[in-house]
Amino acid sequence: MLNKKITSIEVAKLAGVSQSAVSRVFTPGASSSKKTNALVRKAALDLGYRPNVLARSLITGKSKIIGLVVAYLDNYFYPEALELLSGALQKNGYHVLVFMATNTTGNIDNVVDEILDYQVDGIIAASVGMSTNLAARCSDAGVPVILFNRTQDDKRLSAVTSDNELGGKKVAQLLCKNDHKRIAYIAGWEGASTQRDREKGFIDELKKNGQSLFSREVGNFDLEQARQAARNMFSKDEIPDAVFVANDHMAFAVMDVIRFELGIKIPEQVSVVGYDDVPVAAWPAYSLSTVRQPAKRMVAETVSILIDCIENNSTIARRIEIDGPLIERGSVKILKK
Amino acid sequence: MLNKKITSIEVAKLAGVSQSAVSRVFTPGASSSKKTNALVRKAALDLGYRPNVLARSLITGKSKIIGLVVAYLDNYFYPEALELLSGALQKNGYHVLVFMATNTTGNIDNVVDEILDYQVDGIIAASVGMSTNLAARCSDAGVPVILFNRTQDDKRLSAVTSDNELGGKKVAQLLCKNDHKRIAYIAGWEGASTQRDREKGFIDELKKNGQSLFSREVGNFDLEQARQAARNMFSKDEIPDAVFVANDHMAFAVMDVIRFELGIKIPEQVSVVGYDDVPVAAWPAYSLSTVRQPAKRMVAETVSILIDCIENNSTIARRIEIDGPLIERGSVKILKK
DNA sequence: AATATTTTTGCAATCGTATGCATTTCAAAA
DNA sequence: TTTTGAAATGCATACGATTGCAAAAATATT
Repeated sequence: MLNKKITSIEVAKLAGVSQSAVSRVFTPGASSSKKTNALVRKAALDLGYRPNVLARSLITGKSKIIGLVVAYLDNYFYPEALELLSGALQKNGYHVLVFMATNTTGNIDNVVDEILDYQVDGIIAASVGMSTNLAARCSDAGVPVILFNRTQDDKRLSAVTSDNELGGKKVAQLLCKNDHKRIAYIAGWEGASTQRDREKGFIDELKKNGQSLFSREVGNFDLEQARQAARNMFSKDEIPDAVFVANDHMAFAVMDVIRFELGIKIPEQVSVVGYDDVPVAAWPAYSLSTVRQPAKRMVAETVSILIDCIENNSTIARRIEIDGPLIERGSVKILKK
Repeated sequence: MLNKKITSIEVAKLAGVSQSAVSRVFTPGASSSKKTNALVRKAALDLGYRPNVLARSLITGKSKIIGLVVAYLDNYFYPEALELLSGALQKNGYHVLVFMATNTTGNIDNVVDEILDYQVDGIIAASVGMSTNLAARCSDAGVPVILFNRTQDDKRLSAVTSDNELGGKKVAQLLCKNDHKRIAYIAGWEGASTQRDREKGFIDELKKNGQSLFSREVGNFDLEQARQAARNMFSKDEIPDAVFVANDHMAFAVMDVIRFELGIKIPEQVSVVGYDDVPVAAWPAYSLSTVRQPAKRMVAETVSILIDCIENNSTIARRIEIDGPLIERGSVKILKK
């Protein structure tokens, strides 16, 4: 029982005006008299007419679609970011077309082609990198790309992150201040700028305090690998008295291994610090001290840059690093004075 | 330095064929000779041409876009589902346009209009309801709607859920079998079919075992309300020896309150069971017994129904309930024989 | 070799809207 | 009332593809 589609032409007919008039009523900024406006709106309402976004974008060249590439949604920082991003863009009249850059789909190149096929107005790449020639392709197509929670050398790409280096530094300060002496680190995927920056800030500050890394393992931002890293690290004769894990997601796995497999007490025997401040970190079962990534502000910046690029044809790439506070909870042993 | 857009016309020119020929090469099922095919593909590759999906959908009436409406991503069942859904649809040549039905945006009606503006081929509503007249509007527009993880009375709407009633029953059996005598329930939002069905199955089976609910609170699928519900329930003189919480998300909050605020031991003093089996449930810090919602199979069914509706114009609404196993972990006290 | 059949191909119309241009309408200024 | 400038309108075209139709080319049949 599907009523055939209602186009601006039927509305025009009913309202007794031309099709262009209808179009103008629904085009912000176009000129139409009060009378026409009223006639058209009434007719449109009666018929249930709404402009066809796709047809519109064919001619305007703007689709109001933003391609969002996401790799993993199991790190709970990303669902949160996705929710905020989608909401913020929605408020600006844009919508998010999601592309999974999973390992199963293979390389990200295919995905980018698929994205461009949809004539997206912009691309947000959350925690995924992009090869130079793909960046070039997007740039050629006039599609701005913003990296979210990752940076990359390519200067064509804007990027919004938290201040990861400063974050790492804050963690080191916290641990040193509280008299930790055997400080370890569990790294994320070493190709990620977030991983590198967090580690750099951390190590540099340790050095400044006359310390160096007691031990180091790699967890690749993966739950199982993080568990294995923790097993390696804490099955030795001498174990760290503090471990900074490159993100919360891995930190939970590490804490579980430490407590429930190895029977080591947090924070009495070892302090644990994460990064991200995902909601679970605040749950009492973990009560994880961590560096907050201010998702709201990161998203606001991302959206603002993106919309600036799109609507003002701004082509300059920008790098934003947003400071996030250290959130102290129960997973770190505090020096009593 | 943006090269102007490359259309089928330039490709045609370069390949020395008509524009229609180019279109046919890129339209599966259309006829074109090997020679033309090769010429066109080569020209397309040289120029970096890819068909404009939007222009195509204008004439075919198929956008290859699926609108996905999501309410909360903080219940970790949904990120998982989103990831699977997006992946599965991607494999079938569809993509997901995300719409947040947040409270801030207000009612879902606006969202649906926005979705239809994009000429989506179908809509998946994850855990959100839809008013009858909206369902009618979609039906009129020829856009199939599938409810994911929720059902509704409207017969126009297909729905895929787990077998929530059976799930509730399994929980009751588990608790009765292990000799629990003061069995409580913390409900989700009472407007949700999932909530109602889980509770019904649970209560019915309790009755069969000669038991009735010891106490009941409402958590509305909300973290803070769930905490409050737990406080009410466990601050009395006589507390339950088992509580079934309507989903895992709330169950974690309940467990945290029970253990860390009230100092009650799980499972020694009280058993806790959840529903969903989100990844966190398996983490040792919670080790939550729960009913698994088989996300993969739910998604597979959803996608299969949706694609059937779209591609075969199938208009019959279907209801699928998928059985999910009870996953026994450490949060339930087991009767030793 | 001549005919019948199938496959390819190009032409032209179409999808639903936006917009430049020329024209008309309207209200303000003289 | 006439003049002038601005605002509103309709016509016709364009966006980039798909597709029915009829003609042309390739293949199969006799």
